[in-house]
Amino acid sequence: MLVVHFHQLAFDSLTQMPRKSTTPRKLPQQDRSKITVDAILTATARILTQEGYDRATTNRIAELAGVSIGSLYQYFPSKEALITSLAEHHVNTMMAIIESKLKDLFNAPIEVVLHELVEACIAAHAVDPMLHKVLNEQVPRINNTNAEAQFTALLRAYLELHRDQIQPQNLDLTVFILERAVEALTHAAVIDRPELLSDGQLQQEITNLLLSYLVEKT
Amino acid sequence: MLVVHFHQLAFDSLTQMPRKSTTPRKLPQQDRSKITVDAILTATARILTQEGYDRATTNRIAELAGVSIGSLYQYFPSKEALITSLAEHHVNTMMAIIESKLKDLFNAPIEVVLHELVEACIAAHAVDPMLHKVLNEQVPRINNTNAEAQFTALLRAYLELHRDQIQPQNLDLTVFILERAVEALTHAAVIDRPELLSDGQLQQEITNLLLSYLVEKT
DNA sequence: ATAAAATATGAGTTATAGCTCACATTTTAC
DNA sequence: GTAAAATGTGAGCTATAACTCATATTTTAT
Repeated sequence: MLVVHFHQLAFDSLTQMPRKSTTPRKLPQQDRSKITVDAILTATARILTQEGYDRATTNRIAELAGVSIGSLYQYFPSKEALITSLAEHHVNTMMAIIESKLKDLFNAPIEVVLHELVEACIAAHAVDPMLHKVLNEQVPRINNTNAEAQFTALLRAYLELHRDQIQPQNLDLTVFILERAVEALTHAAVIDRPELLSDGQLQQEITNLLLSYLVEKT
Repeated sequence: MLVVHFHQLAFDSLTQMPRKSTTPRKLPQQDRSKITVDAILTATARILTQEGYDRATTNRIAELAGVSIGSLYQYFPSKEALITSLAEHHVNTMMAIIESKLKDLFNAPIEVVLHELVEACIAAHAVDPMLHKVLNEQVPRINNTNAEAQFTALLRAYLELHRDQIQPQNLDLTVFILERAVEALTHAAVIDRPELLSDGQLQQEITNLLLSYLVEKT
């Protein structure tokens, strides 16, 4: 079951004008309203993945959720707020998977950490590939989540701890490359070449890529 | 000056229904109409980059192009066709840069090819980073261009020729990883961390990443 | 029991963007 | 010169999707 997640005011990257509020009009208090909010988010995800972004009108979403359009706007001040809320929930779900898989590996050797990182990233992308695809294609990039920034910091700390065992010394660049490469390759595979993920081949290959870059080979 | 580029009928990935035609209503024949078409495409790019996707209405585009809305629809059957045309032109421009930089390196050593590949990719992304960003965020992924498929084949042929000098043996996977990694890292840098590209550091680092993966180190 | 608060409803308002079309102007062909 | 073809025009049509609001129902608190 989805859990609601509300976020803060943001600024449009082009106009620098504040976006219209994405905070909810009303916080659901009783159980029935929580069910309503959940039904709306679930319906949104379902329509996005099965009918496409163009069909995801607020009226259609309310219809599939089995609630009135008025109810939708009681909890989401705008369509953008609704989509953003769903997107954040999805990102948080993915990040939770990754963090739970890596949280106890701070003292593990590099080979293990990279192996787990790649595995975790692939697992995270398997949560709802179609939703992931649609959100990535249609939703203006979400400001780096807290969870993501936290993870970046954690990875950096790990690299600092193992600095003497890794080849590249500009950790800023290294973190950038590791994170982006594993994300992009996993993402591309999930979207365009899912067959590459069925056996473990691509996973192994991505791991090799990162490992050979990171560790010094005599 | 932009050069018009028309493309074929495609199918929507979700609904499997044929998309509305994206071929032009009329092919421009006289010089003045070619100027019109060019003005429309230029205005589109300008509005997308400077005012944002939401402001890129067909009426606004026609206004900035200095032509009537009727003229716009004389050459582009739909807004989608216009945007797609612009996107294709942009992709082709980028691919042309990459191909021209790599075309004579078929017999060059791997280190050189990778170095040039990364350099070319960064150069291609420098053509119009803001347009590139907007198109990537807002335009449903364009079907792999001919140019892109051709390039993939070329890269694969090169790897086959140098098979004995590279570590990974599944060339299908290797091509996938090389192409996607260099594209994704360059793209991410251009969009989110342009400062990383000012000196050659990131370029060198990406090259190292690919090189250490590809070539066997004693 | 009942008042107040929370939640639900959906017909209707509003805005706007894509697009048409009847007509005007310019160019080309002969 | 003139007919036909190419090109240009822009007021306005149409569709639709986001969102409102007056009203109804349900739940909670006392």
